Amino acid sequence: MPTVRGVDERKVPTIYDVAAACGVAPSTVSRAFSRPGRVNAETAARIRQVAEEMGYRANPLARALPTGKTSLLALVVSDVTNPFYFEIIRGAELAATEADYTLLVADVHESATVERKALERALPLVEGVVLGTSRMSDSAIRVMAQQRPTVVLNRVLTGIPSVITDNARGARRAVEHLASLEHRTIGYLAGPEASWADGMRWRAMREAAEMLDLRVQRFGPFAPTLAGGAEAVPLVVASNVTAVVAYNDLVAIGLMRGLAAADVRVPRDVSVVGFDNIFGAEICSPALTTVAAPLTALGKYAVQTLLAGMSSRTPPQTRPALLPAELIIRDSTARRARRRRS
Amino acid sequence: MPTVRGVDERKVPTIYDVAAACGVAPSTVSRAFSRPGRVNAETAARIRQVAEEMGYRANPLARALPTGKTSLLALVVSDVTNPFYFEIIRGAELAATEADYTLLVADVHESATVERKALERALPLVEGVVLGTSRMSDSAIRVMAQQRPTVVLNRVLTGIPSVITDNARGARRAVEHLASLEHRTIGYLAGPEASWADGMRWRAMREAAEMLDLRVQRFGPFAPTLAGGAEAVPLVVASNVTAVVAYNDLVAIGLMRGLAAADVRVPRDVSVVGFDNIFGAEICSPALTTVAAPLTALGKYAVQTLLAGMSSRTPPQTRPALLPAELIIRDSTARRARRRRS
DNA sequence: GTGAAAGCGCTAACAT
DNA sequence: ATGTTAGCGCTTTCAC
Repeated sequence: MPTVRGVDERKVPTIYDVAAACGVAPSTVSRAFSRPGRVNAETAARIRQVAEEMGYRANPLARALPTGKTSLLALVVSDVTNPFYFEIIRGAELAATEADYTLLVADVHESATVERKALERALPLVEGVVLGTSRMSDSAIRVMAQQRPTVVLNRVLTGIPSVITDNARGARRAVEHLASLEHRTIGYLAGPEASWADGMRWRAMREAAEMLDLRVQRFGPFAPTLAGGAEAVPLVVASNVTAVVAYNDLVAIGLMRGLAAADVRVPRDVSVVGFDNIFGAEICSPALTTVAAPLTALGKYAVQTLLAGMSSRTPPQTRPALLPAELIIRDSTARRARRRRS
Repeated sequence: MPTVRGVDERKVPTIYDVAAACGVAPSTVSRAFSRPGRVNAETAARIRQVAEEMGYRANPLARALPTGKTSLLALVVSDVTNPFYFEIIRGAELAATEADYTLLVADVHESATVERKALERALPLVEGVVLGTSRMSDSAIRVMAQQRPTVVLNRVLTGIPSVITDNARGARRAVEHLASLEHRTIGYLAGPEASWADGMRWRAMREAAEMLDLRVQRFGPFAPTLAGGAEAVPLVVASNVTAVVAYNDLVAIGLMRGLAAADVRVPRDVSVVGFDNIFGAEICSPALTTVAAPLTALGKYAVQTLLAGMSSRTPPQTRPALLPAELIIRDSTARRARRRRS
């Protein structure tokens, strides 16, 4: 009788099959792969050869059970749909693959609850995790960090390795740029209260403004989305700022679109600068001046840091790694002009 | 002596610990969770209670080893960095989570080799895979489909379940729209040769054009990127088309930017329509008219189809699922005007 | 309804 | 250098 199932379920060869075919013990086969030094060179070669012919592949599950080595890393992002993460994921993936790890990307939809659930699900599977813009509390992060090696992105947490963008410097550059264009009073569109980066950006801006003798005004908080930026329109219009720095590019773009709809011209009437340089900052109109985050590098470096911490016996370096931001000047900023209205 | 390791490695309780604490056999604990019906209601309740108190969580690895149930699904995408996938990933993630599965996203950088490697790595771990815009050959896909339940996205493969966008209908709509704006000769910017969708779109366009008595001209192939669209600029300018349909939004946006640089106005001089309606189609300038793919639904439905095929004993439905596309009219298309040059 | 025991495929002592 | 044995934590017959 032919097999009942539609598809032939060819049995995957195990280490026992290879051992039998070679006339050696299973443990020898295992050694031939994991500890080639400790086995006769010829037997090892023969084993590999036979294994190859049989199409043997070690079952990663079976290997992971006794050793704990799953070769899996988790990257949790607050929202996969946010262009901010695209390059970060790519970078993380690159670094993981390079080290023979597979990356598990978990999307938590901006929810601390979902984040906790996803983590609970993924944690036993992975050897380490990088938290991208986590919405969890510091203490919750610390708790999970003692279950698995952890590195956090875009946030500083004493005792936990982290990699962040040097947004303070970026914010200063943005303010200097605006000052050089003769803007005297600039607005800041704040992001979510819980955002660590938001605090950094605002503080740096205020300090820079003070040094340059500018006035700054804070609006918000707004959701870190296009809609959030749109919401800011009436406030900006009603104020007397001639330039605004937004929490991120999405907010900046949302603002620009809303401004256009309200017949306020960018950069003629008001200059706009964003943060991050996501995909979209270049194609929007006018092209957005922005403080570019080293997205790919961020992802890559985060998993490299994680991997390093995992392999070393000593507690990992916990001083945050600061990656440089760069101000990219495009078309949304220009020399200050007379305001259209009082 | 305190523990040597910096972090307390609190041992995770196993089924044995719970069993001991309850005074029952390990198998009973197992049953209490997996087959609650077959165990005394009271004991079951007590076991769950104790397990809860001890913070017991079944080790997914250990569970997967004898059963093969890893609760992992793979989604392989040709390029995570492509906005086309954002919503697809989100949809797939949603459907997976809903069914208590975790999604493994693999990025293959537009390379068949990397794709094969990634698959080889992930396959033994997952219970099923959805292939998003695979770059592998049909036969390679068939081979892997007999190792694990598979569904393909944006491609039709007899014998393999697939879910695709009804781009033929979308392409027709686009042509009709252009015809209604009095365009008589329209161009098509082709995507990669290996793209199944490209063939569909081009064919449907040609047929629609014939019915409406329009002339169509094919340019390319181009890379499915902004750069690819930019490349097309001289060809389009040199031709006598008054409207162009691009393989996808990225190409369309690239084209529009190039056109702007060449001082050709969209839509005054030439109308442009894209495919997919990715993030960016709305924020670019002018906002892009495009054949919107049901991105989130695509991802969601693919996973649901996969899951359905996995659980049913009967061979899965292999007639491709056709999800509707919708023409979204924005600012990049307008009534035909006199060409600027002969 | 519950317990005992075998086994998933691999690794890691421990022997030889 | 190689074979033997005992698990890793869970599921699943098979008895009772």
